[in-house]
Amino acid sequence: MDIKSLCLGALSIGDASGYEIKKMFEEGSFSHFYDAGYGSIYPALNKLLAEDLVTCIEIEQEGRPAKKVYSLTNTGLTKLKTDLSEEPARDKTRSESIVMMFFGHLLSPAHRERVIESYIEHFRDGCTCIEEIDPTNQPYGRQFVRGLGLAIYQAAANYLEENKDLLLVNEEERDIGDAA
Amino acid sequence: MDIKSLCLGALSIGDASGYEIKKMFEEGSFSHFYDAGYGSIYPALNKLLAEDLVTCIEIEQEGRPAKKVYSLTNTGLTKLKTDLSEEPARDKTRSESIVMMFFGHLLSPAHRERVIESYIEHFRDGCTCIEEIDPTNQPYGRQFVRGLGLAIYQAAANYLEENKDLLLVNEEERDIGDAA
DNA sequence: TTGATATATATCACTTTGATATACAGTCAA
DNA sequence: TTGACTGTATATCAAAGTGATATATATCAA
Repeated sequence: MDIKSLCLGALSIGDASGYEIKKMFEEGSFSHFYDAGYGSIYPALNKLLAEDLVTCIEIEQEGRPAKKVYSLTNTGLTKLKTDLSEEPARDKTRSESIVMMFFGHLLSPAHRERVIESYIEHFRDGCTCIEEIDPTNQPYGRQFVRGLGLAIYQAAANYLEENKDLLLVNEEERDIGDAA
Repeated sequence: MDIKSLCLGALSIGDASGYEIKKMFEEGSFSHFYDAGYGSIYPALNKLLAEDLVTCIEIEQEGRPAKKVYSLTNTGLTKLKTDLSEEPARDKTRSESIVMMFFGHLLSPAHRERVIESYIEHFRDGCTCIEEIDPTNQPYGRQFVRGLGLAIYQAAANYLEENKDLLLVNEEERDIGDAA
């Protein structure tokens, strides 16, 4: 599964431009479990167009640049279903915040605190963002994924909030505490 | 922060070969929050060597191929601390399993079940793997990250286990259930 | 003895990232 | 009223990273 498949997925929800697909990745439905930038979306859409998996109509707008709205073809929908039927690759995660916390002893206490506080905020914002999605009348898969995202983000935020003192107290103070 | 920084981090724990660093990413300390393959690790180590951030000794072994063991230099440790002091980029996640569940209505019930069951297994295995890490005598950052990983994986596994029926029952059956 | 698994390094085509460029319209403050 | 910033919209590209493959040696099991 590559960005082309994800674009097909996005278009299965409704016709959209590259810009709108990008917004789905950064704010909307996909934002919590997949990433993609313009640099991969636009070339993907061009390839899909060349393969007749999508069609494209250029739409003029008042006071805004014209946009190219893409639609899924029947072949495109079939291709999407095929892609979704393969074995999923294992999750890939890349968290610089966790790397920094992992090597917390090499950081200044100030930076350690900045990292953990903004990471808590990241998960809290994520929760808010997911909660704003109205699950009613959505396919069960989307409701299910919404709940999973919420469960993970809440667990992360709670763990961080409840245990941050462990990371923020510096090693010397802790040793004194242990000795006492 | 790139793979070079991550290699410096790995070497700050102890001297290691490229092969051993890879294992840290797929089994060990880093496995749950960062990914890297040979195709990025070996070139990274060569670049680090050229920049004098690491040194390398080739070690012959009985019954095994010779290995190149890398060690952090003082400059390398300084560079690591600098890299860790930058603002962390936001998390990048890529979960094909979640994509498939999201588009569950386009999948066969059999595939839907396969995806969700193997995803539960993935998180349960992850928990087991993390639990096997002995947190005693480790820097607080590592203990903290171990706990965070466990909290997230348990939350995910529990949510999936408790709600999987929502996804597995097919739409028709559900409608009948709703009507009854 | 054939195949599988594990150790170990290396390469490379392809994909993706992240930054940048271009362009137009609205907003908001100095 | 000018300049800065934000938002919409498409596009490109060097650099980084992925994932598959190649090579070599040793062990263990069928």
